[in-house]
Amino acid sequence: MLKNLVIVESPAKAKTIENFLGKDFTVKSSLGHIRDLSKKNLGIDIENDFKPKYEISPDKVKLVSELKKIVKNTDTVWLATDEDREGEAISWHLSEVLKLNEKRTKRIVFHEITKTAITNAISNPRKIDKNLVDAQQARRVLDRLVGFEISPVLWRKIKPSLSAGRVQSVAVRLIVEREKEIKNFKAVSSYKINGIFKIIKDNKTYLFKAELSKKFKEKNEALAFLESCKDSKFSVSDIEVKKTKKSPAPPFTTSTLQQEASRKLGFSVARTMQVAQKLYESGLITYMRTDSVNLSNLALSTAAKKITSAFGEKYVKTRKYKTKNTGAQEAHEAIRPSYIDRHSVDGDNAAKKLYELIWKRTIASQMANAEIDKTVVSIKGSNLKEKFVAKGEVIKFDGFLKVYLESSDDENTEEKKGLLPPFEINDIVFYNELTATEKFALHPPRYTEASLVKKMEELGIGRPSTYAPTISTIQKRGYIINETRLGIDRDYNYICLKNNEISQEIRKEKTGFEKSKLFPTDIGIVVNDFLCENFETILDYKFTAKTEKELDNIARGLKVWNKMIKEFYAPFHERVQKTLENAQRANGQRLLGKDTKTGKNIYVKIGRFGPMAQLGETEDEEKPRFAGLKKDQSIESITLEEAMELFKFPRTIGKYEDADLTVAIGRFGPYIKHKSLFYSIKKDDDPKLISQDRAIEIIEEKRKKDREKTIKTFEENETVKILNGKWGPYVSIKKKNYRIPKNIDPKSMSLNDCLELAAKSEKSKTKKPVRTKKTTASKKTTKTKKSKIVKTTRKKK
DNA sequence: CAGTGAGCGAGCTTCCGCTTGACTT
Repeated sequence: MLKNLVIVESPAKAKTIENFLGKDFTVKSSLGHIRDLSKKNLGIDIENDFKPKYEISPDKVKLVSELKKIVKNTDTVWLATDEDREGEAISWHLSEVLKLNEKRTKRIVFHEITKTAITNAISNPRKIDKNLVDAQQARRVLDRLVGFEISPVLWRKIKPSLSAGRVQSVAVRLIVEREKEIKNFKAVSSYKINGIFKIIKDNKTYLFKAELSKKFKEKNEALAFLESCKDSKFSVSDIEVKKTKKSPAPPFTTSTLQQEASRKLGFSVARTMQVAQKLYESGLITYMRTDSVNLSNLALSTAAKKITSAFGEKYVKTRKYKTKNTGAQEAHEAIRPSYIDRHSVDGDNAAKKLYELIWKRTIASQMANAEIDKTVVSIKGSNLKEKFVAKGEVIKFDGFLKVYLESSDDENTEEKKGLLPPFEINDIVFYNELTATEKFALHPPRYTEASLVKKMEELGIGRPSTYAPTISTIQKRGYIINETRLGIDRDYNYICLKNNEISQEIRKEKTGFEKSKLFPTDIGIVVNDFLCENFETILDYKFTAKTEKELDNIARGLKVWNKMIKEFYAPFHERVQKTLENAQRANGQRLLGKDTKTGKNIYVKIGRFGPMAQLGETEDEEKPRFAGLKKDQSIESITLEEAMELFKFPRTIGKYEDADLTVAIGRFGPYIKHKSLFYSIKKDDDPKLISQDRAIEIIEEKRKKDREKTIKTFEENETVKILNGKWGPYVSIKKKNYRIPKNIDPKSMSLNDCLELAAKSEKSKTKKPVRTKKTTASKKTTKTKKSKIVKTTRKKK
């Protein structure tokens, strides 16, 4: 008989805790949620007060039965899942599924993995907070209703397999709207006046930079200003010295770690999480999915000691941070090194760099403010109304700057300010060179993955565990794309006054260069516009925040969860119905103009398989021709000429082995078709110009590669092949592939061996037949629903 | 991956949050 079983969420946590608790305690982990709403249909019984239909998640079946066995022979079960809405729900699901006896079950919580925190938790057990669990159920049910009712609307009205949800749709909206802002942005220019001045002090000459406090809108004004500088006498009119302080940034949360790793190390958010997960599993850092900036007392005192020994006592300033984010649930600590004295770790480069970043940020957060003297010196000119301003900075005490400074998202970071010469009021100065540079205003910046996460966190949408997956989902659906785009050259005016002479020139600068930024796709734009028009409340940036308030009320026992859902669902479901009945098919269609050859209209729009061009009318007897857009083309920007090019395919370019050679552009780019086989055209070949000879070359190349790939074929049965692939040799039969075990030599295999291998691996895959029964039953209901919808839409037409 | 753009039409797609491996043929 086991005395105590403790269940936590994460296996890495389980290991650590087991060490703290000693022999009488066994610690297991649930690996997150063990149950979820049924995937079939909605998984919610709407008629029956929205009763959720829970099922053990397929990947947890084994784990649950194992836990059941252990529980049978255990005195006391301690539910030690995280102290937040989801954690409370996991404990409740565990107690339901494992049929835990209330008297022998205790709920405990801790926010940090330290021995004191855990022993403290053990001596202060409580019961499961059913109100908090209900808040989670409401959250879960609402998300399912939103996702599973709106997505099918998109399948009908736009394109199959699309998706919508409380979080992802708002994330897409942010990107689409930012792109619209940028499109409407007019880059007005103004003239900025910079000067290099000279001062002679104690027989020493100093040069310094200063900038005019005013910008000029027109070139003429800038010219006139420089003209008036010619005979001006310059002198120091004002000196201002300010003592300022700079504080360190708080310790990392998931969101800020993703941002800094992106800015300082160039990691994608997914990469950051992968590397952090490894560090966590090796026990090097605390939990990496957190919204808390809190550090344990143990961490605070270790940090203070470390800073004292490394830099001295005056560099220590112990700080307790509090999160400003209202949506935070703070079940964990901030992300910090497990052992703060440990400056660096072994492992790959990425792990080392990320660990160092976390170490520095944690240490810096416990260090003294930096003290900086800022000097502002004004320079007046005898003929001038406006003054030049020179700025300087002197770091009096570096404090936390000794280890770490947070980066900024702003791309045009301020120039580094240095030391200024020893000025006194009324000192005479001379200009060396004065310039007027035409500067174009910058459009609002496009989001990077990390800055999108920052924005999502501000809006309270998504959680630390979902930021990275959400970004990958909206890319997988084809709503947005992460791209680097090269800029173009732009001319700007440059005027220079030197040696009393004004010269003008036109210079070039790069504009529009975007490195790893998020752009909406055509489909993303069409889906977003459709959702904003028809589901305004869900797409509202405040929707999640409003929902959170209601969930809070449920958690505090002020509201019953399914009542809240009912109030939401009635108008929502009506909206879904109305949209299905009334909304037009959305395809983002744009008329480009008339085809010069046929005189027919050319349109671009979203088709079943993505953006396409259409030549002719759908209503015409002679059906229109279609052509998919190329990858770098978009409905928004494609021109009539570019669209006409697309209809030049497929074209026959010659013959080879008595069969036609045709060139066409397909879903995966341009290709050559020959004897019903396909050969991709290489990037540097132009499909419009490609010759017969080159096409034959490509075909032969591909044939050679295929030969090299083939290990063995059988004359008796040509569908069976033994091939060499990325992961080693495998058997290919029609379209199915089967791996060859390592102990078998592929060359020695007979046809029979291959067929046997295939039969064996087919057998081992038998997991799904249980499901088919139920799905056939559910098919009927969905079918009738669909046919109803079809009828209503047809009536409207 | 597969080179399409529909209506005789099967059956499927989809949400958000918690957690890790397993394993690609």
